[in-house]
Amino acid sequence: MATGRTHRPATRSRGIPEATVARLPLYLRALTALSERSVPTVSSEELAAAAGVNSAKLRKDFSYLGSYGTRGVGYDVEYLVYQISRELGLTQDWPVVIVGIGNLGAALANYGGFASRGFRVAALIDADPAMAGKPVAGIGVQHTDELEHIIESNGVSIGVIATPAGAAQQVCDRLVAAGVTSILNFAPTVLTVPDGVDVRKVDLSIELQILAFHEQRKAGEEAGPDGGAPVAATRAAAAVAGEGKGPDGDVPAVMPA
Amino acid sequence: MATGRTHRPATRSRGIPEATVARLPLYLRALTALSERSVPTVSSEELAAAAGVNSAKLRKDFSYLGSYGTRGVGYDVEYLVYQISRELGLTQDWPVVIVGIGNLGAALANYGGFASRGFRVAALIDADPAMAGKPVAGIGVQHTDELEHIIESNGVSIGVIATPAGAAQQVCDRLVAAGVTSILNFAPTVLTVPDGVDVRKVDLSIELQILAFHEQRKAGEEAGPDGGAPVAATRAAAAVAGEGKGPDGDVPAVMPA
DNA sequence: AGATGTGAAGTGATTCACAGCT
DNA sequence: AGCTGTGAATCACTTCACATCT
Repeated sequence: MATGRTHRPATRSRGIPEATVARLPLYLRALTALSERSVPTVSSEELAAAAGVNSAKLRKDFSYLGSYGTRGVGYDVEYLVYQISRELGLTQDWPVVIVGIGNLGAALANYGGFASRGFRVAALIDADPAMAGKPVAGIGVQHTDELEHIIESNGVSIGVIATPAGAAQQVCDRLVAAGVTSILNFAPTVLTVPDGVDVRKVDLSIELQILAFHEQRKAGEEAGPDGGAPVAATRAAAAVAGEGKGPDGDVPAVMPA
Repeated sequence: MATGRTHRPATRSRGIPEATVARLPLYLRALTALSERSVPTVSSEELAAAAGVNSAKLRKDFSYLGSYGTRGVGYDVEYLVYQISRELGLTQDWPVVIVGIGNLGAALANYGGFASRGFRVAALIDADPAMAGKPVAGIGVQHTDELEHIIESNGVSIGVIATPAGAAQQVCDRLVAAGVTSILNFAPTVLTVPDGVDVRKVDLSIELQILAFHEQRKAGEEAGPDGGAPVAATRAAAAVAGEGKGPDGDVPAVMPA
């Protein structure tokens, strides 16, 4: 789930399980909410409920970070916020570039959660010359030609790809060549990257398909053990699953004014 | 990662592992691409490469669906597309509603991958009366007042929440009350739902934070085993992790009593 | 020969349950 | 008395390796 080709051998002594890392942001968010309400301490039980996990898991997760709690009392909210932030690397701020300023790219640029969590949108990049100079989320869009220059002069190591699928690998290659080592990919394609580069993928249609699977199963259960196979046209299925006929793939390239 | 409160005991005989279900859409996409190029058959090795997994895993995954391959030959592309589509429930089309037509909601509405994969956007819903009637992606936005009516008259069972965090739980409750049993949540909040309702979450800032963690570790390894602890201001950390003071800041209060 | 399908072994994550600290 | 921190047990997923079939 995590990356395309990572093979982190977990040789490092500081081996925090991947599953734990994936939950730290969840805890951080819950803790931040408590912090804003000036709650001084919290028990594993309470925090777990707020984060949507069970308390044993939470305690085990925290045990990988160290012993930051107080027995009989709980965890100091502020201290824990700091420790998790540090662990996640959020005490520095990360410049990110977003490539592909269509609907989705614009949504990402406007997403408030970035700025407030240690990330800074260093640049918005799009291949369409007509987009160049247009302000999106208060930042002028730059042309793809500038990509390498932007990456290097800003020391960007994290890139977000929100281009159509057909352009994604090419953009990815350029990002990596320019020095980016972590990529968040919204395009519905498998990206190939060299060792040492992390890729995480977010795919809207995959999430929906997983929901559909469970939804179908619910319906099937009502009707009895045999899910009442919808026989239907074998041929239809290929069409159902088919990509749009668009020039290249899914993600819409343009954005309305 | 899957759901908020699912507890599917996998009692059903047809127990396909969750991890396998999560990969089926990946295989389906790769197969669809092959199908469009009129490739008749594919080996586990080839398909695995196209989907970005290893071949043993793929074969094991397929073994849960049945024996759809031919030894010595491989898998029939069209047939497999059909089988996976059916397994995922994509041979019927699912009406979905999208609630919250901001940047992200609009991006989702325009996302071509829905229509082509068994999903149909039945309605776009927003709380802002000024949005009502405006066409987004060719569909007129409807006001939240219509929510229950829309759900019921269209038989919608899948809802997408793209509202600000503060509104998400309330929207979720209404969706569920009206009959929605699967929710894809883009708001950065933990949703509480009754048993039998599935929730999947997509959270942009969480994905970035996970990348930041790995990115930091890469940087740390160059510099030596001890990541050079940045002592710094303990106070600063709370700010770093804190929500922006924006109009409707992300994280709402903790659990209601 | 060449590929699938699958028991068995291995690895990783979750849950249990309780010892140990405050 | 209460809550953390953690070994041990359990469960889930992955990988191996090879018997089996075309």
